[in-house]
Parts: sequence; C-alpha cells; structure tokens
Amino acid sequence: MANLTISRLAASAGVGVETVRFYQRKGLMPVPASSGAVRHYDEADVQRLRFIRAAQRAGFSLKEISELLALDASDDRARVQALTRTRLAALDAEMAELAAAKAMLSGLLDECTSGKAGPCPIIATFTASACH
Amino acid sequence: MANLTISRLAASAGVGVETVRFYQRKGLMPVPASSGAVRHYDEADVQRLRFIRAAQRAGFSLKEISELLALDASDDRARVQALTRTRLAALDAEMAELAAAKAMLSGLLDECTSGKAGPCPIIATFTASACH
DNA sequence: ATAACCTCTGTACCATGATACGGAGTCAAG
DNA sequence: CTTGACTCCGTATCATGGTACAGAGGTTAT
Repeated sequence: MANLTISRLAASAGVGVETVRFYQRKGLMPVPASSGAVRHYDEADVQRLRFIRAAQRAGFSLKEISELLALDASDDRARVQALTRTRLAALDAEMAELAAAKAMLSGLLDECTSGKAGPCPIIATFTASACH
Repeated sequence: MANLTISRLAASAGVGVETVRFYQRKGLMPVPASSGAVRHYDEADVQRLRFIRAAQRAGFSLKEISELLALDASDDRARVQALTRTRLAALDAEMAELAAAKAMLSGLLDECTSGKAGPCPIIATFTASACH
C-alpha cells in the first residue's frame, strides 16, 4: 500500500502540498528519490508529517521538531526529556503571561462596562502603563 | 520639560531607537515636525509609546493597538470593550491550548523518565499523532 | 574647531511559518 | 494521442515585529 503522491501525503496530515515542500526544504521531511520524475511517499512519510504537526500543537518550533526527529533515530531519551522540560518551562511562562494579561483585561472590562464618566479605564491603564 | 531626542524617548519606554522609527513607519507613533533637522519628543509621546508596550504585553497586536490608539481620541468605549472582549476570548483559547499541551507533555515526561524499555513515549506519541 | 556622538532617511535584512506562481514535465483516462 | 490534472522546481511574496546599516548632516564637549 501507500505509494502516495505528494498531494495525498499532504491530505493525509491535513496540510497543503506547499507546506510539505516547505518542510522538505527545511529538512524536516525527506525528499524521496524520484523513480522517474514524480516522487512517491509511504506510511513512514505520513507518520513523520503527522509527528511534525503533533509536535507543533505541543508548541515545539520547527527547529526543535527537527531535533526531535533526529533523536527519534538515535533514541537519546535524556535529550528528548531535556527538550520536553524546556518546552514545559516555556509553556508555564507563556501561561503565566496570558493569565496576567487576562486578569488585567477582565478587571478593566468590568470597570469600563460598569462605567462612570471620565476616560475609559482600559485606555487609561495602558496610557498610565500601570500594568506590569 | 520633555523635549527629548528619539533615543531618550526610546529609553524612557525601554525600547530601541529603531523600534520607535518602526512604529512611526507603521503610523503608531507620530513623526513630529522637525524644527530644524532633529525631531523632538514630549511627554505625550512617552505616554503613547508606553501605551503601545503595555497593550502589547496584554497580547494586542500592533494592528489592534493602532485601533485602540484611534479610539483613545474618539472615546468610543463600546468599541474598546468589544476589542477587549475579543482579546479576552483569544487569551482563553490560547490558554486552553497551552494547558492541553502542558498536560500532555508533563504526562509524557513522567512516563518517559520512569521509563521502561521500548521507544520513548514522547516520540511515540507524536508519531502516533495520539494527541488532539 | 574638531572629534565623538547623535539624528535622519532609505533600504535591506532577520526569524518564523507558511503560501503563491510560472513554466515545464508527467501521467492516466477517454 | 490529446486533454486535463497533477508534479516538480525555483523563486517570490505574505504577515508579524522588529533589527541593521550606510551615508549625510546636526549637536555637543573640550
């Protein structure tokens, strides 16, 4: 089975053909030897492409995914764990920032909707740079 | 007072000179009439620049900030509130994604560190596209 | 008055993650 | 054996948010 064209490979992971080619240029996806002139792809390629998308959803950058893919071959679990811990720390930091932004904005929104006269508190807050 | 040069304006908001010029090109910051050849900035410019950075920290894009700045003049609180609500919804969505990614990664990390033989669970998960 | 440092202007470049397009070649169905 | 769809390849473009640099001119301290 398999023996997919690039458009079928792309469809199997829910991405566009151009995206697959982009990943090939980046070295994230292999460029199979062309038997003739049209390249063919198999299950391993589908897995790899899905891996990329799944890791992306976990917040890894393409560069990090590149490394994860290399580690897939070498089975260096310590390194995979290190990358994962780094990503987790980054996720925590991002979440803290978002939480702070959310707390500030929702507070301001309440203030503004229950609004009295005077300048909009949201605008005023940014202007006063009172947040952070 | 005030009458700052661009580098002092930039420093007062903790950004680089090039960043101020970038905001000027984007229409986010005004380009004062040059009395002579070197432009001068005042407190209002400092406030505006700080506004931009504060709104950015709340997750607004430069485009949205552009609109907020325009609204600052027009005092259209309904529109400010709408933009804020949209941003809050986006923040919630982003937080949910990060939380999901975090839950998955920390679970996998535990699994992988308490690891038995076989393929690394982190890599295996991405490969199986089991998340989401 | 001259060195050292700043500003102005325009243009180019960076990373990130794609997306689009032109022109040529290939492949399968009718 | 032609037509239409798909592929290949290279290059260009996009959005986002900047950063860098060259060359000319202004400003300031000594």
